[in-house]
This record gives sequence, C-alpha cells and structure tokens, in this order.
Amino acid sequence: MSAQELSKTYNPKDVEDKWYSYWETNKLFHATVNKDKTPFTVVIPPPNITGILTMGHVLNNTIQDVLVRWKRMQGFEACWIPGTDHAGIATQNAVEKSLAKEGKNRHDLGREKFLEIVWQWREKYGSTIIQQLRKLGVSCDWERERFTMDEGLSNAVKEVFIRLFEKGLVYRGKYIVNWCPQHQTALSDDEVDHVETNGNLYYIKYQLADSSEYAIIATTRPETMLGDTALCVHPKDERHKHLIGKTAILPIVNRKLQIIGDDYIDLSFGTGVMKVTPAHDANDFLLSQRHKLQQLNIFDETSHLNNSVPKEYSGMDRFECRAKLVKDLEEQGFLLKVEPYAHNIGKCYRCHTVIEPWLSDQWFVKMKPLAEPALLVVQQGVVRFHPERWVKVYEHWMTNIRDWCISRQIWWGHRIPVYYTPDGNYTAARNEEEARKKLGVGNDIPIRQDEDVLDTWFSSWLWPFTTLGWPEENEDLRYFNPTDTLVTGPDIIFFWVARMIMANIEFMKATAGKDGKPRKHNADLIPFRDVYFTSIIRDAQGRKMSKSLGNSPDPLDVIEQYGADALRFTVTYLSPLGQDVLFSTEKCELGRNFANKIWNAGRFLLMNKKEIIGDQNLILDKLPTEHLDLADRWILSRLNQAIKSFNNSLAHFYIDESTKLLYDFIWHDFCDWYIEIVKTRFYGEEPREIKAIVVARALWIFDQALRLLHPVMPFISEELWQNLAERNGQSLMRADFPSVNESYINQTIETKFNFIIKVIEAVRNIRGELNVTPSKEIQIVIHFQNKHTEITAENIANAQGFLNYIDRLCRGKTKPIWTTESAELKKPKASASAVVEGTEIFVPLEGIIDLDAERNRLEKEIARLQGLVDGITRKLSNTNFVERAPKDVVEKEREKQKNISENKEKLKRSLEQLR
RNA sequence: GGGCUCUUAGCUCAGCUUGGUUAGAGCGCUACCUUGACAUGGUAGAGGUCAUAGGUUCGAGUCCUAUAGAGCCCACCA
Repeated sequence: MSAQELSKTYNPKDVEDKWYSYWETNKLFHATVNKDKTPFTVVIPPPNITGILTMGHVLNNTIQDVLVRWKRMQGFEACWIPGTDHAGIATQNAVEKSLAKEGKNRHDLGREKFLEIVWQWREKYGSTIIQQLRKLGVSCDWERERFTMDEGLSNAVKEVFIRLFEKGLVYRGKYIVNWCPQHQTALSDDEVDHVETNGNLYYIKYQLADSSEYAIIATTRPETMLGDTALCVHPKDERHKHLIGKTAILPIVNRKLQIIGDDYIDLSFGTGVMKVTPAHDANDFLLSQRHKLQQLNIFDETSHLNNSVPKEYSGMDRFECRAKLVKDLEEQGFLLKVEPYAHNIGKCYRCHTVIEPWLSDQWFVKMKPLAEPALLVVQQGVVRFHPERWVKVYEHWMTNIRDWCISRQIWWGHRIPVYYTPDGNYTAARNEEEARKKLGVGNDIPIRQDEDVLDTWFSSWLWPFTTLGWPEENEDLRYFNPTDTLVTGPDIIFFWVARMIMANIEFMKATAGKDGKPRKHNADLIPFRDVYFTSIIRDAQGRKMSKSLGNSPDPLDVIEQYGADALRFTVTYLSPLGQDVLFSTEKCELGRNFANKIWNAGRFLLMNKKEIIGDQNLILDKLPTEHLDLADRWILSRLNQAIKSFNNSLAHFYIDESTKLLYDFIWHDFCDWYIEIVKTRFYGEEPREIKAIVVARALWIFDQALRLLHPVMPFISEELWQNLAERNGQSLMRADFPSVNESYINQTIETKFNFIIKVIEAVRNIRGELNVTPSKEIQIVIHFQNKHTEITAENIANAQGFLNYIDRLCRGKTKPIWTTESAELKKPKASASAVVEGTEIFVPLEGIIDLDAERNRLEKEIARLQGLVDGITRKLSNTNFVERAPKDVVEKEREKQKNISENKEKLKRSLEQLR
C-alpha cells in the first residue's frame, strides 16, 4: 500500500500477519555466533505442551520481546531461544482423560503403546501454544526451538543424572513422600498445596498394658492409627514422662505399642501424647528412624487399606475407613470426644486430591552441596533479582533446603537411567550395555531398567545450557551462555529459577567460557544475570487468572478485537515492577486508541509530505537542521529526553514506566503540540522549500519515535516506518535504535516553550470557562513582560509566527495582537484576563462576555493564588525554616512568593475594572 | 508461627529509590467542539484531610515505629 492510501483508522489485521511472516521468512529473528557483537540471550520459560496461551504468557512473553527487540536494535546479537516443556503429569493427565472417554486406561494399553499415543498427541497439540505466541509478535529464534524430551535434551538429562549419581548427589531411598493417590505418583514438596480445611480432632483412648491407666491421643486422621507402632511423649512432661518405656495397646487391632520419649513433642498441643505412624507421616517417620521403630505401611498406591490391617478394613478407601473406624471406636468406648478443628491439608497441585504421606522407594537429589554456591551468587548480586525483595525469599528457601524427590511413578517423561540386577544391585548408565559393564553381569543375566520417570523440572533446570547443545561443547554454548535476562513468574522461583542456578553452576564448571578457557568465575557459571519476576495477572475481582478458574480472557480473542500491539502496549503499561495487575479485556482500548493516534499522526505527515514535496520517497537518513524554530528545538529536546529515559527505565526493568514515556512523548508532546504547530507552518506563508524542510524534519522525528516504539508495538511501527520513506528492503526490527544526542536536551528551551503552552492554555481556559464558542472570533491582547519578548523575537521565525501559534492553537477563531512591557497598555474595557508569569492576557469581550462569570472566574483564581501565597508566607515566617533549610530552597520560596503575589495583584486590578 | 506486599480522585493505578514545584495519568463524569490526521478525536472543567496514630526533620504522600484493613509466600501443630 502506498503511503497516501493509509486508511482513516488503524486496522491491525491488515498488517500483523504480513509483517510476522516477513520477519520470519527473512530470518530476522535468527541469531548466530558473532564475535563482533555482544550477545544478548534470553531463554523462554518453556510453556507446557498441554498449554494454551493465557494472559500470564502474554505478559511474560511481551516483556521478553520488548527486551530482546530493544537490545537487537541497539546492536546486540539478540538471541531468544524458544521451546516447550513435556510437562509430565499434566500431559499424561490430558492424554489419560481423553483415553477415558473411549473407556480405556493406560494399563490396558501398556507402557509402549501408551507412550506412542502421547507422542502422537504431542505432535497434534504440542505446538498450539507456540503458534499462538507468534500472533503476539514474539521475535524468538524459531530455528533454535527445543523440546524437553527431544533427543538432545534427553541425552543431557541422562548425562546429568549419571554424573550426579556418580558424585553421590543422586541417591535412592525409602522415604515418606507426598503421594497423590489420583495420579499414583510421588510429588515433590513444592507440588503440594496446603489448603486450610475444616476437619475434626478425634480424641482416642489407648489402654496401657497390664494397667488400668490409659493415654489419650488426639488425631485428625484416625484411620492412620492402624499403622501406629508407638506412642510418644515429651521426656520433660510431668504429666506423662512416667509412661516412657511402658506399653500401650492399640485399640481395635490390639497391637502392643511401646511408649517412647522425644522432645519433638509440642507440650502445648492436644493431650501431650502423640501416636506414631512412621509410614504415613513425615515427622513420625523421622521419629521412627531415631528410635528404630517398625514402619508399617497400611495403604496401597490408591490409598485403599492393604492387608496389614484387620480384614474388616482392608480394601476400604481411606475416608470410608475413617468413618467406619470412628463408629467402631465409639461403639467400643475408645472415642472420648470429637472437636471441630481447622487445619491445613496437603493437596495435589494438579488434581487437588488429598495427599497421603506414603512410604516408598524414591530417587532424590542431595541439595545442600548444590544450593550453597547458588545461594552465594544471588547474595553477592552476581545474579540480580527484580524486584529485589525476592532475594529474601530465595535465601530462606535455600538455607532450609531439603532433598529433592525426583522420581515420578508415571510413564511420560525421562525414564530413570538406572539398571537393576535380579539380586538388587543397581547402577546408573547411559544404556543397557554400559550398565552390564558397570554391574559386571553378562548377557545371560536379565537386568531391568527402573520403571519410574524423572520429575519434569529435572529437565527444565538444565534449560539455559541444554538448549544450546550441552553436553556437546560448541560455539553457541560458549557464546550465548550465561544468558542475560530470565523473565518468569515468582511462583516458580523454587521449582525452576533456584534449580537452574544450581545446575548451571554445577555443570558449566567443566565447560569452556567465552574466552575458550574453563569457566572459573561465578559470573561465567551463572545461567543468567538478571531475573525479572513478572506481575501476577488478576481479574477484575482480584482473583489470579488461571486455567482452572477459567477467568482468563483468551488472548487470541483480545488480539482479534484490539490487535496484538494494543494488547502488548496495554499489559506492559499496566505492569509495575513487583505489583499485581488487574486486567480486563476492555482495558485494551487504551492500547488500541494509542495505536490509532500514532497511525493518524503518520497519515497526517504523509498527506502533507505529498502535498508539499510530491510522490517521490524521502530517505530520512539525517535530521534536517535548517530553519529550526523554538518548537523544533523543543521537540528535539523532548525526543532525546524520551530516548534517554526509555533506555534508563528498561535497564532498570521499569517496563510500565518506559511504556508511559512512549505514550506521553508521542501523544502529548508530538501530536498535541508539535504537529499542531507544524500545521501553522504547513498552512502558513513560508516558501515551499522551507515547508519541505519542515515536513522532512517532522517525518525524521516521527521515524525516531517509531524506532523507539518498535520494541513495544512492533507491527504498527514497522508498517508506518516502511511507508514513511525509502527503506531499500531494510526492516525496522533490524534498524538502529535511536541514540541520545545530549546537546539537544535543553532546559532553557523547554522553559521557554512551556511559557507559550501556558499562554495558549490561559486563552483556552477563558474560552472554555466563559463559554465562548470556537466559531466566535475573539481578540487577544498579550502584554509581554520583557523577559518574555525574547522568546518571540529570537526563537520563532518572527513575531507573526508566534501569533500564528496562538491563533492556531487556541482552538477557535482569534485575532491576537501583542504589546511589550515598555509600550503603553491600552487595556480593553470589558475583558477577560489572565496572567502567565507576569505577562498579562486580555480578551476583550464587550457585548459577548458574561461579566458575572468572568468576575467569578477571577475571584476563584485570586483565592487560589492567595491560598498559595499564605502557605509560602507561613513557611517563610518560620525562622527555623529560613535558618536551617538550604539557601536555594529558601530563595526559591521567596521568588515564588513574589511571582504569585504579583500575578494575584494583576488579576485583582482586572477584577476592579469589572466592578 | 516466620516473612513479604499493598492502602493516593468514583474506578484502576503512577509518584516514595534520592524528603522541598500548585500531588499526576487512563477510564468514568460535566460543558463545549465534527476546525483541512484522528469522535478509537479535540478543548476546558469538577473530583484527593495521600488508611489511622505517633516519631524523625526547618519541612513528610515520600523516611522510621505502631495500629487497622486487604492480599501473597514459607513452615507447620499430631
């Protein structure tokens, strides 16, 4: 489309897909090792293959894209590595659900067939979210797209497991794990949500053997008593310490329980006597290890009672069993009382089934040795968190870290590379052959691989280096790792961020860095320098937007309705560092309106370019500096200030601030003032050659603004930029980001221009307040103070030029004239008036003015100024202030007092004349 | 129990890092305007004891302490 045919409103649909495929087919997203450039690398938090795009992804990926596009334009070798996560439990869930619809389950199919189906499922749906991300305009290097279960990453996972195993950092053990009976797998501590729930506290009588005495215990899970193997009291508890060493009889079961003493007991809770159920409570398990107690497992993997309990209970569901047991205890006189009791219950973070602590064989990573260096790099600021407060949270977790349960009893995932001989020996190996070698067994003896798979995070914690080819050592890895910025949600700080820091440090030690030498310094071992924790997006009611609540608008609908740029702009505008964001679809009107404003600014300039210069394309390679007037100098000052502030805000991750800067500069400075003033020159009397310079300059400044805008709104900026001038096949996304020219930043110019703004606003105010319609022509008499005459004389082409500004910008027909301080002032009789920094403005309105309204207006203004003067006077009469405050502050107050008083007096005189 | 965050206009939020302009924006509201980019627009206006109470200071929306309310995270009580 040629420039002159721009439509009246901006239509995102006409341009978004067009430019995205242009960028992609021309490989503009692709990054390669380039020794002449500094790399800027970002790895995407890999979305789940089960996922669809949510507002959370929109925010997260927009921020990444803003950073990546900004750096790319600044001349960095910007590389954004995309990919997806296999999401073990989530994906297996999704597939099992769809199988269930056909009445099948995974056990009917068997492992191999089931995995085949999951892979098919992944082929079909696994790239949905990746396609959706493209709609948002993300500039990922798609040639580098990875998947946590692709061949390379799977090998890396194996390699890591084996190395950790050989170092003794991976071990197998019987431990209490969080067992989800729904998924029939262990979960890590982080995968358990604690939900406050109203339950009951049951008080149960345990008879002592050979005695009439009994102990009372309190429990919220009475069914677990079937697995009790001891009672426990505090050794210093006067009430109960005599019980230590005695034996109690477990009700119903009649098992003998020894009574032990341990200071784990909380004296203030319950009865002071605790039942010990080693196989079904984490703390009891620890007790049982200390006291060498029997660990009796009473549940199967579905949390039904197994046959180690009396047969009337075996086979029952745990909650059925609880009900029956409570009834039986009551009937047999063991139940003393039941109290309502609110407590936290652990639930599966995926299916919300109540977690059952369960004793089983699992694999763990020993975390302490990995955590120590990872804690240090954050404390020392080698890795920086934004906002910083997450450092404390991180510290707390890292110093109290527990071993990581990494085995999962599901099928979809990286199978644990451990092989067992029939007699129970085992080792970690890359394949069966290697395993036989390590185990020293021949082909005649069958060995089997562990059935379990690894936690999903066991592949994602390697993401910053496996995506670059590790364990293979290559140029990419040396060049792009450590990466620069990670953008992610604070909810996965432990799942993912902390573990990536650990893994990168651990495994990059043996890898060469940028200089080709082994990495030694922390700065080369970390996975990323900066971590930006995004806001949590909430709905209008303040609820977190989530798939399960279904309260997240579909971003694709939002894009359809408002455009991707509008969505990008709006979410970044709304996201202050470290605070939550309330989002609703309608808020995207903000972004849409802004896009339309920009569009029309471009349209206007191009229309005038055609009018003045004609059809030939401009080059816009440099700023035309001829015939600069005050407004030109002012907008150049504002532009350079905007560039400077934008860079500064982004460097500090104040994303919302940088977006607001763009908005204010383009809408208010450029459109509201500069374009309006440029109009006076387009339609004025200046020769065509000068007008040509003026329009070319306006276009050059707009070109700069589009470059500035591009990281946030890539589509509209590219479309307009291409229309603006001859580009010879270059794309804006690879164009130079504007650099700051300090010499244009000029406070004096801005002050002078602000005076003009104030004069114009004063006249507009008179018109508005006195209800003088724009069609009514008014005369304006401006009585300049000397200090202001120079503004018109020196900085605007001529005095007529200044009056043209006034005429044009006062939004209505005007006939401005001016006098100077030294000239005799012929104050019109019935007139409205205003004072701007001492310069008086009169609007003679005899016959049309509502004198009462004007008196009212003046009285109000005088009262306001009086209030200000009073405040300052009070301050200045405080001797403490005058003596102790810095001199310049006091001087400023004096100056202020003087100026405001003078203005007030002038208005008072005008008011007198109206009486 | 430990930690963190928030409370500013009718609504949603900036401003606090580094104390000193007449405390800002968007939406909404009121009035006027379809003027040769844009009504997804323009101009003007109304609207705020900056949660409360103390403290530091010449001076506090901004710094400190406490309180109240809202929310989040971690740990966990059998």
